[in-house]
Formats: sequence, C-alpha cells, structure tokens
Amino acid sequence: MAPDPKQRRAARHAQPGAATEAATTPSAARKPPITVDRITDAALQVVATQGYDALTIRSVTSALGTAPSSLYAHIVNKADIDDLLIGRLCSELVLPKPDPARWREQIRDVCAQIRDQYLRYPGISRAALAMVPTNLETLRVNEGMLAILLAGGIQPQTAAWAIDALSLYVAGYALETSMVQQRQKDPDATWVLTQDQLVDRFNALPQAAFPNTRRYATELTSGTGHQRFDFALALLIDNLARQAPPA
Amino acid sequence: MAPDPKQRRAARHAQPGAATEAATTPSAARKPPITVDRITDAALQVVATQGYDALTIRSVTSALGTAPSSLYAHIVNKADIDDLLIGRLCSELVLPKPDPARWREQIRDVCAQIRDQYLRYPGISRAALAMVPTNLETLRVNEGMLAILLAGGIQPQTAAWAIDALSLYVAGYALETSMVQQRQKDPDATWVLTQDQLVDRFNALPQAAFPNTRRYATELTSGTGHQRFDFALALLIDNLARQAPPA
DNA sequence: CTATATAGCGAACTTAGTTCGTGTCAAGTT
DNA sequence: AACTTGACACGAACTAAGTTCGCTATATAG
Repeated sequence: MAPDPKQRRAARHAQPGAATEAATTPSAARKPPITVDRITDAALQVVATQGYDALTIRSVTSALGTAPSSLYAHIVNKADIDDLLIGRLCSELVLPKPDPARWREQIRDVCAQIRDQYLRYPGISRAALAMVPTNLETLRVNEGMLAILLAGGIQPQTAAWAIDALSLYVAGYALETSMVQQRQKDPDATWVLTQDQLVDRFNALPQAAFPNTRRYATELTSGTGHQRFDFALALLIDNLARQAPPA
Repeated sequence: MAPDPKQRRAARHAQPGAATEAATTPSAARKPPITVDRITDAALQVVATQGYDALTIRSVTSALGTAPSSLYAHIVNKADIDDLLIGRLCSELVLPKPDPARWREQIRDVCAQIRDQYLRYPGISRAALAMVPTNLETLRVNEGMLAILLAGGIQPQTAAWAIDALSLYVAGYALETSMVQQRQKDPDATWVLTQDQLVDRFNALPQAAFPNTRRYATELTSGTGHQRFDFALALLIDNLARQAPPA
C-alpha cells in the first residue's frame, strides 16, 4: 500500500481498479489490521448512534480500539473521514436503469434514497455539503441521475443544473430535519421544540409586524413526514420537461 | 441589563421593544464598552475578511481588543454569535411592499439579496442552516416573503413550504459558492480547482461507467455568475401559482 | 469617603486535531 | 538461526479553541 495517505486519498478520487492496491501479499494479518474500510465502518457507527457532532478522531479510534495517532497512517486529516463517509453512503445507493417513461419517479426515488441515507446518519449531510466534487462515488450517483434525466428527454444543461439544485435541496432538507430530531433529545429544554410550542411562539409575535406569520402559524409549522420534501421535489422536477435549453 | 446572557438571548428571540433594555442609566460610558452590537460588528468583519472558519471566540475578541472571557458576559456560547450574525444579516434585507402584479420578481429579489449577503460573508450560510427558527430577524424576513407570495395569490400552505424550500436552496447555493471561492485562495493546490481542470477530471473517468458525465462534462461544470441560481429559483417559483393546495 | 455592584480580564481547564519518535512484529536475507 | 528491514501501530506531547472561575478596578449610591 502506498506509504503516504495523501496518495491514497488521491487514488480514491482517481479511476477505480487502477492497481495501487493488492500490494504486499495478502498473507496472514496478525490481529485485525486498521484499514480504510474499518475506519469508515467505525465512523459511520459513531454518527449513526451519536450524531455527526460526536464524530471526532478520538471517538472513531476508541470505537476501533486504537489510538488517535494510528489513524493518520490511513487518512490525511479529519476532512478525509467525511470523504470516506459520503463515499460509502453513495456506494450503497441503488441507481435504476433509466426508463424514459418513468424518469420523474426514478429521479424522485434516488433523491429519497439519498435523503434516507442522510437521515440514518444525523448531521452527515453537513459533510456532503462541504464535499469536494471529485469523490468517485458521488460522481457515480451524479452519473446515474444524469442518465435518468437524459433518458427523460431533458436538455443536458437543464439536467446538469437540476441535479445540482436537487442535491443541494436534499442535503439542506436532511440537515434541517436531523437537527430538529437531535434537538428533541437534548436535555437543554430551554429551546423551543414541538410544533405546538412553535405555533405559540408565532402567535405571541406582535400583530402589527407579523400579521401573516400569526394567521398562518399552522401552515408555517406543518409538514409531517416528508410532505415538505415531496412538495419541494415536485416543484423542482415538474418543470424540467418544459424548460427550453437555458441560455 | 439582565445579568445573565441566557436571558438576553431569550429576550432577543422574544418580542422587540418589550422593555428589558434601557436598564441602568445610559450615563457616561468610560471607554468603549463591550456590547452585543460591537461583538456582532467584529464577528462580521472577521467573517468578511477571513471567512467563517476563521470565526473563533479569540479572533472576535482580538478584533475587539479584549480577552476571550470578556465575551461570555454578553453571549451564551459560540452558537450565540451565529445567531447574532444571521440576525444582523437579515436586518439589513430590504423587504418590498407586496405588489400582486410583481410577486415573482419580488420574491426573486429577496432571495438574491439573501444570497448576496451570504456571499459577502463567506461560509456564513453554514450558520444560517443551523439556525434555530425563532430568531426575530429571520422571522421578519419570513413574514416578508410570506406576504409577497400571499399577495401573489399563492395558497398559504404552498407559500409556507415554498419559502422553506427557497431558503434551503439559497443557503446551500451560497455555501457551495463560498467554498469554491475559498478553495481558490488556498495555497494547498493539490485540490482540483478550475473548471478546465474539472472537465479534465471528468474526461479521465472510465468511459464504460461514466458515459454521460464524460459527454456532458462542459454542461456539468458550467454556470458562470448566478446562472445556476437563477435557474433553480425559476424552477421553484414558476410552478407555485399552478399548485393546488397541498394535501 | 466608603461600600457595593458590575463589567472586564488573566489564568487555567477541557476537548480535539495533529505530529513525532519509538516500539514491535513479520518477512526476507545471509 | 540470527540479523536486518520496513511497515504499522502507539504513547506522549503540542497546538488551537471553547469555556469557566475568581479577582480587580471603576463608577455610582449612600
């Protein structure tokens, strides 16, 4: 294996299967050697159980039963773990074979898959938003989404920008949803939490400056399940076919 | 003034002008006393010049010429500074008087204002995404956007969810744009940066797995100025009037 | 002139990312 | 069989940053 973890990160972003691995004989590993995969597993477990804020070098290594310094033979820095995490998440997405007749349904499904992956690991979409755009697995997902939209007859430029907008929205939605969920576990209950409390808050606003917020407090705070998500995705998707190629 | 900064934060999120201030006589302040406003000014200056990542308690206090501990008489914690920052940003937005004939233009303009404020302070939209939804100034902006959409004849529930989607997208877009800009200043040039380099990257991908990414590399990386932003906003906005009230 | 409250501050504690030098085991060499 | 080597892992330590605590000094009240 390449001695320098920087080279390994570069390799991860480069073409797959391009050698670089299968170096030393896969002979007897003595105990359980630290690998990038095991690091990723441990990190995902930490995020799943304690949230993204709890993802520290030390929490990962303690889940791994090793010392913090041991990680740095395999990763460049902490941001590198984000890269691994998002890569793993993307690798588990199932990309459908594009069906021109069902492109709307297919793109919605991929977005829902992404959303659910994000929500399974609360806060992890923060990492997705900060991700550098050359991660191989994210490119694979982009390719899949692009294929769906092109099959649906969407103009290439329209499709490219739509994927960008969809990705941003999904990540933002998951981040917001995760944070609401996390706050509900927080013992520091000084923060407003439930929908009822939010409505009360809105109704306590001065009538003169906030007439609409007060009148429609219910609408503003509604959206159980993924209604808001479905709504926004419909807005983004339903217009695509009508789009002339953007200037 | 309330001795406990927690009470002050609560007061900021409560109704404005509701007393709580004008406490001790506004007599002679000896030098320049630390105030929440001065903290906000200093923090904004730090973010504007060095980016959101450089926003630390110590960077704020050094810009203020004081010690880190001095801040904690005025703020609860670092997250509180985010709250102040976003509040200030929102307070500087100009909300138009709703004009039913020009509601699309008006909502687009407000979103563009938010976008430009975010971009003036690189990375600050991270704070906006994490913001608790009861900040008074953000509520004021929401009220203004709601008024525009309602004047445009949009259903209340549709309007409420549309504002949510728009806010998420604008924040995500600004975050992404800010990070690209920051990476361009970064001396660590091992990262791929320019559009040309990105196209090269895409073209280096294996043809079998990435046919569309390769063929439309140009489209995927295009979008100068705010073309992508305008495109996404158009998708979100142009369908609103057609919406039946969501279930 | 003295007492008191309050804002500001220095020092220190804690957590977290990262680096460095050393130890240790496995495979290959003589 | 003993030695060398090299990669991997690790303990300790350094740095940066958020936060707390208790002291000080000043301005106002009595």
